[in-house]
Amino acid sequence: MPRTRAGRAPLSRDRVVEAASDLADAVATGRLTMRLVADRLDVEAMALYRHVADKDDLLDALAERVVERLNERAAQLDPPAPGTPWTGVARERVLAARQVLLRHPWAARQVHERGTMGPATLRWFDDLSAVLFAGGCSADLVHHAVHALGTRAIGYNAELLDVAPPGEEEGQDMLAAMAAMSQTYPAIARMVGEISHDASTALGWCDDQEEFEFGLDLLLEGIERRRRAEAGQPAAPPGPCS
Amino acid sequence: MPRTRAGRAPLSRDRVVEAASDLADAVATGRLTMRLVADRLDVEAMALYRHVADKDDLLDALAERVVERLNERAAQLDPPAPGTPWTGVARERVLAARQVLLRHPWAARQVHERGTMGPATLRWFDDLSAVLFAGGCSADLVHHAVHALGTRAIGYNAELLDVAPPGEEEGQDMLAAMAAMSQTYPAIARMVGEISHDASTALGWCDDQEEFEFGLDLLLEGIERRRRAEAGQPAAPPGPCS
DNA sequence: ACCTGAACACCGTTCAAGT
DNA sequence: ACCTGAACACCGTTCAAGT
Repeated sequence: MPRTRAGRAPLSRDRVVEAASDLADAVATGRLTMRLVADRLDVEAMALYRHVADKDDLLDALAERVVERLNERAAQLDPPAPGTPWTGVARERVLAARQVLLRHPWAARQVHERGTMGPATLRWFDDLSAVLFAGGCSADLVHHAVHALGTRAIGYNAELLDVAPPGEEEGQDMLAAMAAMSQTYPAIARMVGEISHDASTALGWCDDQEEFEFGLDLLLEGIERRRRAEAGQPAAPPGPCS
Repeated sequence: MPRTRAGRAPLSRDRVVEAASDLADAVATGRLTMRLVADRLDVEAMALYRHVADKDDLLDALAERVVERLNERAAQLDPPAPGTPWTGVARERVLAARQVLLRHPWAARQVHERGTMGPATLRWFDDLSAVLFAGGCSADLVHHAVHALGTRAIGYNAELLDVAPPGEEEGQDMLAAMAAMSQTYPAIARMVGEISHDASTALGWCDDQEEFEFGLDLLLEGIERRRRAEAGQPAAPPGPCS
C-alpha cells in the first residue's frame, strides 16, 4: 500500500467519507466539522478539498453511504417463505432499514434533507417498488405507497420522479440516460411508465399534497378500523367478509 | 411606546423570536445567524443574549412559535357539521397544520428536532387527542394514533409521555405539576392515566419500536386494502359488510 | 437596566507555497 | 500530484465597559 512520507495511507474520497461517518456516529449532530474529520485522518482540513467539493458534498456522500448499508442489510435478509404476502416482505425491508438507521441517528435527517437521490437510494426504492409490483399493486399504487412508506422508512420526501428535468440537456443524452435507468431500476421505470398521466401526477412531478393526503388517509382508516375492532364490531379485519 | 435613545423600540423576547422567524422564512435553513437576527432588529448581536439564553433557546422558541400558529389556525376552523366522523375532524386539523407548516419550510424540522415539548405543542396534541377520544378511541389507541399522526403532521417524534422523569425533583412539586397538567391538557392526562400499564408501555415512556410498527402496519394494511379494491374485490371498504 | 466594543475560540474555504 | 501554512470572512459567545 502506497504511503506518504509521513507514513500514512493516502487519502481517498472513500476514506474521507468513512471517517466522517464514524465521527458523525460519535459526535452530536451538527458538531461535525471539516477540521474534525481531517484530524481523524491525521491530515490538515484543507487536504479534504482534494476529495470532496465542499462540506455539502461530504454530507451528501454520507447519506448515500448509509443507504448503501441499508441495501447490504436488505441483501442479507432470508428470502421470504413461499406464500408470504407482499406486505410481510415490505415490512421486513422497512424494519431492516430502520434497524440500520437507528445505529446512525444523524442519517435519517441527512437522507431526508438532501435534494437529490444517489444510486444507492434509487436502488433501495427500486427494490421496494419491485416488492409492491410483485404483490400485484398498480403503478399508481406503487407510487403512492413508496411515498407513504419511504418518508417513514428512510425519511425521503423530495420529488420522487424528479429525475432530471428535460431542458438544457441534449435530448439524445436524456433518452440514453433514461434507457440506462430503466435497465438499472426496472421497477421505478415501470412505475413511471405506467402511472396514470391523466391524474394530477405528470411525468417527472409528484403532487406533494396528494401524497401527503394518501398517507394520512391510510393512517386514519387504519386507526378507525382498530377502533371498530376494539368496540367489538368485527369490521372485516383482513379478508373480504370471509 | 418607550424608546431607546437611538429611536428604536426596546428589545423583548417576542421581538427577537419574531425577527428570527421572519428571517428563517426568507433565508435558507441553517443560514440563520445571531448576527443576522440582530441586524434585522438594528442591534448588536450581543444584545440578543439578554432575551434568549443562547442560539438553541432561540431555535426552540422559534419552533414553539410556529406551533402557536397551528393552534390559532385550528381555532379558526369551522366547527364540524353534526354527524361528521372523528376521522374527518382529525383530517381537517392535520391538513390545517400542514398548510401552516408549508409556509415555514424550516419549521417542521425544527419542531421535529427539539427534545422537549412547549405549551403550544402540548396544546396541539391535547386537542388532537380530544378529537380521538370523542370519536370513541381507547387511551391506548389514542396514544398510538398520536404517534402515527403526530410525526406525519408536525414532525414530532420524541418520547410523547416523557413529561418530566420523577427523580431529583420534589415529589410534592411533581404531583402538583401533574395535577396542573391534567387541568390544562385533559385529553393527554386521560390518555396517560388510562393507558394499559401491563403492555410494554409504562407511564412516562413510549416504546419507539412499537409506535413505528403501529404506524407502518397502518400504512401497509391501507395499501393492501386499496390493491384489493383495484383488483375488483370489494374487500369491505368503510363499513362492516353493510 | 440595557446595550456596545473588543476579544476569544472557533468555523468553511482560498490560494500560493512546499515536497 | 498531493498536502500544508497562512490568511480571509465569517460564526457563537464572554465580559468589561459605556450610557
